[in-house]
Amino acid sequence: MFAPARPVRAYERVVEQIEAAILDGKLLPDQRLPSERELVKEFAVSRSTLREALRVLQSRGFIQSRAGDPQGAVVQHFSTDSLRGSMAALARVEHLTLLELLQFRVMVEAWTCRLAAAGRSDEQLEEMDREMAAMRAHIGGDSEAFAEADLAFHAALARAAGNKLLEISGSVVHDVVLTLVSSKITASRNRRKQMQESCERHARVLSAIREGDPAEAARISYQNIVDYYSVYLVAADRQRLVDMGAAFGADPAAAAGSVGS
Amino acid sequence: MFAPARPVRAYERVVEQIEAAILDGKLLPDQRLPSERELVKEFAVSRSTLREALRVLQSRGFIQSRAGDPQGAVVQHFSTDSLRGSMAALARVEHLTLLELLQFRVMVEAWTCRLAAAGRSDEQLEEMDREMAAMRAHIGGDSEAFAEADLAFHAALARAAGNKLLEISGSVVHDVVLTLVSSKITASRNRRKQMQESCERHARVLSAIREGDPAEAARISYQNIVDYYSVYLVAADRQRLVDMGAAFGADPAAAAGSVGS
DNA sequence: TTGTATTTGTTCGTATGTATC
DNA sequence: GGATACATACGAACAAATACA
Repeated sequence: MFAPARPVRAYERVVEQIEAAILDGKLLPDQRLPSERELVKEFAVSRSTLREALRVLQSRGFIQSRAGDPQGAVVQHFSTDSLRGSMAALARVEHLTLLELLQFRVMVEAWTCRLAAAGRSDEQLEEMDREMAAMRAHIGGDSEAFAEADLAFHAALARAAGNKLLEISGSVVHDVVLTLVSSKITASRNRRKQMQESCERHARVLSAIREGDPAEAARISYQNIVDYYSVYLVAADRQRLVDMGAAFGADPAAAAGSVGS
Repeated sequence: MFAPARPVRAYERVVEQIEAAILDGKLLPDQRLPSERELVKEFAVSRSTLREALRVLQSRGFIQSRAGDPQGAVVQHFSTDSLRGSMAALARVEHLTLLELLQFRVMVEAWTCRLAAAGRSDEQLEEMDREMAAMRAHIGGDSEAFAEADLAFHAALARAAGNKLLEISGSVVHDVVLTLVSSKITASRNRRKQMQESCERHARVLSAIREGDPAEAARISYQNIVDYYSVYLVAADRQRLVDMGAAFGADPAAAAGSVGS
């Protein structure tokens, strides 16, 4: 009959109200909040309490405040940063293995390719072509710029798939995998060759998408990940990644062979 | 040559240090932090600044503090709450459609079933049997208890798949879908029949897993989601969900037919 | 370019309710 | 129940940063 009456912290009620306003669209991105001193009056709390609330909102990515800004804090556009942070923490604390991350990435990218192959528009195809060309232009150049172009291509591909959740989760796990692997890379020998191979693979995926062949697009994207990352896996984990290929009709022998090369 | 000299907020350095200590395992779950007043001396900041830092850490799920506790804040076990929060915010702010969520869920659950069918141990099989029995025991009873048993089964299944990332993302998106759909459910007619059907479907998935048939397990889990949720989709979106079935060798006619029933 | 006013960042002191012994 | 140490909350003050005249 009665609800629990545990004390609700003052700062928490402030957070709830502002968060709800943003989530409900009553406060839009780039809009400004009133100054701290005005909010103090409005919420009838002390400045310290209000500031604790603003800090929490800031850490969740809802607002951003700068020292000395005569206007108040800025309502932020939605960002996946906090999602990335949570996921990165998950990877560290729960000790996610590289295999687990790669399995997830194979799953997401294969489905992204499938959906893109089935439903891409001509404009989206052109956009992917442009990003592909941009990647080619960076072959042999700065590896950071190449990685950026690679990311842009993946983003275009994800948009063509028409699923924002897929797009975001793909980019998040992409990041986490890279940070995990980058610590293991001693020296990237044959950078130029690697870039060329990467472009070639992306081109094959794009070709399958252009021809509207979901199964083939998924298979190639899977194969790309296996070829690129399986060297970082121990034998048992590598086998489990190769086993995923059955779902794509991949040739197990070819997968195993490419690892040895 | 020179690094940017933008001011780093005091509270941020406190957050970084404590967060790093937890992430590195120097501070373990259930351990206590020193009291605020001691931390004030250690970090050489004021009480307010320190409290802002603690609030941020609390909102990220790293610590939990209680008023009057003679000991300090408690380091929390890793929780997916902040991940859930970020994802729920994503669903609201980015206006994720039910189709997008269901596509994601189909993908995750199908792969979970695949991996479980390929790699489950006998103990894991027994555990899933137990959860299955628990679900059956709740047929016709409290629908909340049934939903809990359902969740427990999915968790056991995810553990059998051996991928924590799959397990967590599956449960998160499961939650988000339910909150999105629950607002549309006016009255759950035929609750008993729904529960029985749900059990039957779960049993078929479990059977395929027991027999080590990944493709069949994935196909059934896909079909279950289509049958259960497609009534909430508009025709165009429903078709796109049905189109996913091609990846599982599902019969398009059967999928379309079950919607009309 | 240089002040000046305003705002946020930070500190300190104090009062109050709470959990543990 | 009382004593003690704690987190919570408030308010005033100063320092640093920003925007604008």
